[in-house]
Amino acid sequence: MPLASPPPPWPNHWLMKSEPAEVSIDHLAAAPGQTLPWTGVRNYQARNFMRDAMRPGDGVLFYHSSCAEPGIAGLAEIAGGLQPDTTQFDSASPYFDAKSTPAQPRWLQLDVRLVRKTRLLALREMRQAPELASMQVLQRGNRLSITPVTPAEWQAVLALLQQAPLA
DNA sequence: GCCAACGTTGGC
DNA sequence: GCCAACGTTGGC
Repeated sequence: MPLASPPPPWPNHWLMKSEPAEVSIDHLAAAPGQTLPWTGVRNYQARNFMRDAMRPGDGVLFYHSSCAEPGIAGLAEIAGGLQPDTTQFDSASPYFDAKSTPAQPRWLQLDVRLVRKTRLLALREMRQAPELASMQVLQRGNRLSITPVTPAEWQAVLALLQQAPLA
């Protein structure tokens, strides 16, 4: 594994996708301390964000994917807890990775804490907002489960969340 | 369920 | 190192 690069200017903002059938914003709200370990990331680029760039206190847009109403469902924050993803060693887990060992772990997890549940900012609505057009999650072909969010995009999402949903 | 787009794997 | 085949993601 290459050495970690120095941390970027703080704070950062991120969008993290989760399938609500697996982990929804309500699951996060109901968790002890409203905090859950973010496990199951199996993409190197997303892992590297966790390893090199995400820091406690970073803002998170909690996004529901692969569901009837995809979109941003709440705000969260990174709560530390960076460590090897425990599910990679669990042969009963769908996230088991036979090529991973505790001595040489491939995958990482960190803790995500709820800040607040929001109205659903639907993907459809995000696509209609010109100020969000630059968001990585909206780019064609994007599949990354963790993407960086610029301060301007973050502010624009907060502003949209305060408005009534589009009809 | 469909399928476009992407990342990973593995033969060569 | 190339690249075709394959598996996965995720909106629709």
